[in-house]
Amino acid sequence: MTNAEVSRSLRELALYLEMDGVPFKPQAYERAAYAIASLDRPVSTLYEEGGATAMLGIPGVGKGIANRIVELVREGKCKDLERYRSDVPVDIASLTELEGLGPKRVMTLWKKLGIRSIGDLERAIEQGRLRHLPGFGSGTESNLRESIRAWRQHAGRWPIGEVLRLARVLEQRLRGAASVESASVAGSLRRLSTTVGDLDYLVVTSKPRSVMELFAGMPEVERVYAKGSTKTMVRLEQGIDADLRVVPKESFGAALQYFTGSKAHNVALRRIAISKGLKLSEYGLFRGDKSVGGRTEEELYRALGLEFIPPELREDEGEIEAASEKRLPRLIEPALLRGDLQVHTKWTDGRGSIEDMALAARELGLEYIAITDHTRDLAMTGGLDEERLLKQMDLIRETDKNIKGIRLLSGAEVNIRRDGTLDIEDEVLARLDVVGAAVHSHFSLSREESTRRLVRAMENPHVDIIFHPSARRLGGRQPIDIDLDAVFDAALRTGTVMEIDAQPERLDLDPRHVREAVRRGVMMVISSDAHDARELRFTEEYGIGVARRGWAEAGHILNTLPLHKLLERLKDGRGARPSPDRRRKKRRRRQDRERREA
DNA sequence: GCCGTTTTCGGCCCGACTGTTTTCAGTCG
Repeated sequence: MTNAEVSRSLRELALYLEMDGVPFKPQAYERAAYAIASLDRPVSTLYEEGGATAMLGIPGVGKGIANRIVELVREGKCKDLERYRSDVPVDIASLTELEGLGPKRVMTLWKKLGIRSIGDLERAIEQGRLRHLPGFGSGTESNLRESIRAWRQHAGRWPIGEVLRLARVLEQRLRGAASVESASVAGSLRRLSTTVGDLDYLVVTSKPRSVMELFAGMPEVERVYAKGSTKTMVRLEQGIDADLRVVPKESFGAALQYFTGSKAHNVALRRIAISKGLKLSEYGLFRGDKSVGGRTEEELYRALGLEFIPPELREDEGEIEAASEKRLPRLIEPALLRGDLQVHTKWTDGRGSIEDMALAARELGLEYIAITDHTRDLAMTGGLDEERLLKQMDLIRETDKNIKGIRLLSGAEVNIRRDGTLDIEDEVLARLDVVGAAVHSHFSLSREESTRRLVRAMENPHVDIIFHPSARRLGGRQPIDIDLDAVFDAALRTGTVMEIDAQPERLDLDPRHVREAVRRGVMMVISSDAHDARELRFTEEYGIGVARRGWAEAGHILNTLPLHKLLERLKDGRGARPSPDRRRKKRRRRQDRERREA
């Protein structure tokens, strides 16, 4: 069983327990399910290596749940879950995905009407059978009808790239409204999560009614679910839901913190509050009835004895411990990026000329960019062969001379073939300033094959960077299956850099992998993969967020360096040989070591 | 069922909204 399957089973158990009205266990199972889903390694491997004891190392897993996991891994099923499924044979996981339907009502629907699936529910609603059930009514019936429609249209979450700009537009509109004192987007969007479930807004205002009217009446609003004095919920035309809350001025920080989440982070903060004899809610931090913080987030974290934790880190994955020990990372900032090492032009599938891209990059304040068009194998894009690549290199040099204020590097996005070889001759690669290599085909090779393929490409002495290492497309293509450990080993051994590709449908490396790279000391770059001038902004809009969620500091990201330093750190060309100075130092260190050992 | 710098027992995050019923359960975030 994969981690996802184990996690799903535990989550299903949690739902059944909740349906039964069992106290506390559901949250315990939920927490364990979450922990399993976020594991880096297969839980089956952990079990093979360390048996049931190894399960206890997973946060939220104790003896009871460890046994369930072992059962799932060994048998592919577990007795408790099977029993629940035969007692109450309903698709509880899907049904509870519907807005307005939880485990208790699922139980009622099953008992009274024999409803087992969303399809059953839909038929019962059409026949008008729900409105006669205890606790249900015609209002509930029509709400559930709408929920099913929405669920069918968009099950799941949105890639951040599909909603970020819309979210910012609404935020600006709220900020600009006459009676609004402050306004902010919160939720997973503020944490710059890779995917977003809905949009959450908070405002401080003296005229709640009029702000609610404004929000519910926006042209983007398709439907109003609820409109109260403190909360309004709407669905936007695009299909995503948006919530607006009005909060008291003195609670804005506490509310912003609370609604930014994540849930796990909030739960952990509340525990800390309790341990200090305080009570934390979205209204503030209280000792008895007295507020001791909540006007701003900074004040709130300080009152809890913590450094301010940037939203991107709020996942309860070590940030709270780090904040209490004053060792949070100094996260990278957009202004620190000096260059962009993946830029496309009209020479292949881009829409701007070399000059267009250079001027736009200079406008953004960048000091250098590398032109990295596709190569031969990507015939679809008009991929360049050796001859055209050399020709382009000449033009890049010439353009570089003519445009002041930005340096142009010659490069390429070379294709990695199925066997790990490249589609451009080494002699030509050697003449480029920057060589990126990337996977564009054969996405479903075995883990061994995919890993070997990437490692072989990294072993090429001319390959500086692996572009979009997992080749995933959010909401589309799954990542290729690689042994990340082995790939990072190879990166360290060969001095190959990993890219954080900021195209919103890629975001690749994933933040989780960035964090691992940071831990291992693997160097990265953040690039836009821009195909026209406007896309150069992707690095600051999305790429920085990915890096920050991965705990990256400027020192982990090579394109924060000035050009000459950057080139020193790349594999060949001007960076291939350590400078004489570095060689001397290295020799001295070796001699010191030998003397000590002698 | 999990967890421990007050605890190996006794806690476990907290409040708003809806629909329904008329004082509250269920759901959500």
